[in-house]
Formats: sequence, C-alpha cells, structure tokens
Amino acid sequence: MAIPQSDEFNILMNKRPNLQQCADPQTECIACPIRKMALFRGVPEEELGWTQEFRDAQYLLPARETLYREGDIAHSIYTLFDGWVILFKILDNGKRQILRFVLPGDFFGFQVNGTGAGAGYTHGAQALVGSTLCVFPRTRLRSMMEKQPQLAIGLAEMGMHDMTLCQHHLIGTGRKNARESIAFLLLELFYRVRMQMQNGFDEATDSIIFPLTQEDIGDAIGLTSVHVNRVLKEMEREELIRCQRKRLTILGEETLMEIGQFDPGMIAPKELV
Amino acid sequence: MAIPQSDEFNILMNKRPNLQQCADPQTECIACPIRKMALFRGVPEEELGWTQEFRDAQYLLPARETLYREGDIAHSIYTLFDGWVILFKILDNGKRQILRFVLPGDFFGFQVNGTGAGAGYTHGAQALVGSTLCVFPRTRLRSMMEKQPQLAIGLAEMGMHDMTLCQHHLIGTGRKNARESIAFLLLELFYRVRMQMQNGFDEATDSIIFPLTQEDIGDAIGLTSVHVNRVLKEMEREELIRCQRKRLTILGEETLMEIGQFDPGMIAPKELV
DNA sequence: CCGATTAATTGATTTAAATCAATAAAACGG
DNA sequence: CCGTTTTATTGATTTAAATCAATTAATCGG
Repeated sequence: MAIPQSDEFNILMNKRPNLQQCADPQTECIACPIRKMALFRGVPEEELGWTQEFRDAQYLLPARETLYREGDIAHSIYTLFDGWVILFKILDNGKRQILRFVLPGDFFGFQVNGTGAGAGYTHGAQALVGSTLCVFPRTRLRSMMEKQPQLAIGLAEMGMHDMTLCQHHLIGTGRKNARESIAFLLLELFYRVRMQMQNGFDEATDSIIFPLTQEDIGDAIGLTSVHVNRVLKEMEREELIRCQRKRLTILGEETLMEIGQFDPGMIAPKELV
Repeated sequence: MAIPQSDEFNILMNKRPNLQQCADPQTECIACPIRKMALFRGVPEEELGWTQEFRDAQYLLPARETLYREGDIAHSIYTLFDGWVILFKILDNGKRQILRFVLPGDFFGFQVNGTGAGAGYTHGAQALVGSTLCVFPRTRLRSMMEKQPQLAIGLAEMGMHDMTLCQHHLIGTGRKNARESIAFLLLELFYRVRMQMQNGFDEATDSIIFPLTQEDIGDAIGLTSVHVNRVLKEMEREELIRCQRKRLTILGEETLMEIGQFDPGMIAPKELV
C-alpha cells in the first residue's frame, strides 16, 4: 500500500530525490529519545511544540544514497535521527576527503558558501547505511535563534564539538602516522557510537556496527585503502581489534589508546559555562 | 614611567604572566575599527555600552610569548585586536600541529575540555608578533548570550567560518601534496590579511607582512621545514611568489589558485540566513 | 542459489617526503 | 657593531606510504 505523500514532501522530493517519506507515526520532538544530545538540547519542554512546528518531517535516506552534493542550494538542514552519514569533499583530481562522520543526534548541513537563501553546501553528504533524518528549513534558522537563544547556544555548543573532532582529524593527517591515525579513528567512532546510540552497540561482545569500508577509512585519514588494509590486518594479528562483517570489536583498548593518543574526554559533549 | 596597574590586571597577571597592560587610551567597543568582523558584529550600537562592560581590558602579548598552554584553566576568552597568534597542539612525540592562524577580529580561547569554570584549554596559544588582545571572562559567556542572542548568533557564525578553515586544512593534509597545500595556505593567509586588516597589507607591492617561519608553515600543513623550503624555493624560481624578510608577495595569483585549488569565496565571513 | 559487482587481501615496485648532516644567512640582545 | 641564536638552504640517504597488479572473499539483486 502506497503511503500518501504531502505537498511539502513532493516539493522536497524535487530537491532531494533520494529521500523517502517515513511510515507514520513519526517521532515527536517532545518524545525524541536523542533530543538531549541534539539541537534542541537546551530548549525547555514547554517550548518544544514550537520547535516541532519548525521541523519539516522525518525522512528515510537509503544506504549509499547521496543526500546532497557540494554546491547544491542549501534549502534544508538536518539532524540525523538514526543511521550513519558522511560529509565529504571531492577534489579536482578526484580524490575524496571525508570531513565528518555524522552519528545520531548530530546536526549538519549548515556549512554553506555564499549568502542568503541561495547559498550552496560546501560539501557533499551521503548515507553509509539506511538513515532517518529530521529535516528543517535552513532559511528559518536565524529567526528561530533570535526567538529562542537556547537554540543558538545549542548550535554553538555542537559547533565546538564538531570543531574538536575536526581538529583531531587534522592532527592525525598532519602529524600522526598510519597506525596512530587509524587507532584514533577506530576509538573515536567506537566511543561515539557507544555514547550516542542505543542500537549499534552490542554490550555482550563490546562491539559496534561499523559500516565503513577500508576506502572510507583511508579517505577520512588521508591514506590509500591498500595501506589501511595492511595496518588493520596487523592490528588484528596483534589482537588489538577485530574488524569483519561490518562489525568492530576493540580488544586492546588500553594499547590502542596509547597508540592513537586518544583521550575519551574529547568525545564528551561541550557545554558553555 | 610605570603604568599604574589595576587590581584586575594583577589578578590576570598571575594567571597569564606574559601579558602586559596596554598604555591608555584603550579602544572602546563602540569605536572599534574591527567590530563589524568580530564577536560583537550583530550587537546593536545602543547595546555596546553593555558589551563593553563585559570586556576586561586590552592587553599586549609580546612576540613569541605563550598566552596559554593546553590544559591551563580557561579563565579568559579573547578577541585578537592586532597581531598574529597561532593555536596549536603538541603531541606526545613532541611534534606540533598548528590548528589555526588567528588574525585581527578573530575570537579564540573558547575550545575547552571538561565542564564548568575549571575546564582547560584543548590547545596552546602563542603570539608570532607583538599582539593586542581584548580579554573577556569565559564564565560569563553563556549568560551574556542568553541576554543578547545576537552574540550567540555571532559566535555560531564565527564558528562556521573557523570550521571552514579547519576543514580546508584537513583536506590539505589529507589529500593534497606539498605544493598544493603550500599554495593554498599562502593564498588563504594573503586573502585573510588583505580582507581583515588595514595594516600588514601593502597596496603598492601587493604584499603582506608574513611572520611565519618555514617550520610554522610545515607544522600547519604536516611537512618538515626542509621540504617546505624546497617547495618555496621552487615557487620563487617559478616567479609565483616572493617570500623574504617576513614579507610575502603573490606574483602568480591565478596559477597559485589553480595549484592550491583555492576559492576566495571560502574566506568570506559566514552569515546565518 | 547464482552470476555480477564491490570490497578485501597480498606481493612487487616506485616515489614523495622524511631524515641526517652541514653551511650560509638573518635576526637579536646588548 | 658583534658575537649568539634562529632560520634558511642544499645535498645525500632512507623510509612510510603510494602505486601497480592480481587474486580472493563478500555482498547484492533477482
């Protein structure tokens, strides 16, 4: 049975043809299990009806589909409700640099070039696995923030968090070798998944769903997939990790943390004093 | 003649021993020539007396002095009024990664680890040349933003700008070679200086004051100073740049932009719609 | 379940940049 | 101006990672 599709949905589909409408019922902001980590973290409960109204709807993005490309007009901004999304940039020579791994609760799509409603995304976005998105109109963000300063504070706090991650990736590509960078990235994603979502993390085996290919890892860290493979294999031989069937298990957490110079404190959400 | 020093100054000096009190008169926020680019960009003129009161004072940081180290308790946040400051992180192996070049109008010092008043800076800060700083107490930032949402919006906008720069540095270290990264960095700094400040840029020769050593360049891009030297020398031989006596001239702007894949649009200040 | 595509694995070879090692040239503090 | 300390420069050698080239193992769509 076909799901009836709203006008707004059809308009959005013209802009973002890969999105699929969610089956109802959709999660309300007030009942949202990830709200405390997400954009509306600081907004008081009694105001949530109002933020709810700001939100367009929830949509599904199938695995491997592109949400938007660099340069596309940025009509929407997004909160990832469930799944994995990567933000990346393709260089002239065809090489790809992954800029950010988006996990549930993360907000994205607000980095644009240019001014006004016609500004374009500075990067592309693509799902690694089937993902659910909360969609918001970008052009109302500023007026929303003026009315509700908690929203602006939340955005600034999330921006600080994203910046910390980006700076650590810069440190990795700039001044760490392959083994160190890879150890760091695996731990970062492991901790983020364990902290941010209920599903994905399996307590029994201390493992997470890990949908990255070795090429994805390389494109995040600035290595070729061949070299990533060699390092991962070596780590498996050393019983530091197990990485197969899209599942990652951390066996030697202490050792990996030393190798990667990883401090779990960096994963903690940022809060303005 | 010694400048009389206030109580607040003496308290600050215990925390930041390298700062020197400015000779009066200090620049008032309302008369600040860089305000339109800085933190108080969106704050209406009639509110500036109030923001002025938030500000501690202006201080001098001599060339090569450290403002703070990673882990220091983050009492203050800063706007650079004049000069050049670098933010960096030192790894366990002693290597340094420069995270950001701070130019006049830029806001910094708010990236911290931990919560509350005792949180510590995630990075160190050091002056490349004698610099003037506007100092603010970090612990009042949130309440300021709640009272004046324009401040939060300004912070979010500046955060977007910083993020764009950080992502481009990541792209450079991750997926560009030495020649491409260096071309990009030189152009980025050239454009930022030309855009942000009156002094520093010399219209007659189309050159800027450029206080970085070749080691600084390397630590920003993830290269050794030896290799930076070879690439710079080659670029000089090709008449693309002139880089001597702490002054940088761009001779082959078009060619450099192609080499570095540099788009001046990325330098433009970000604005929320 | 099955052919087709995508991802992982491994070996051989090359290369961009690091490292090692000296000088030469600037900048700095009295 | 002068000795001292930083920076810049250049050559010789090494190395971490890239590239090239197959082959094997998974995953996917019907």
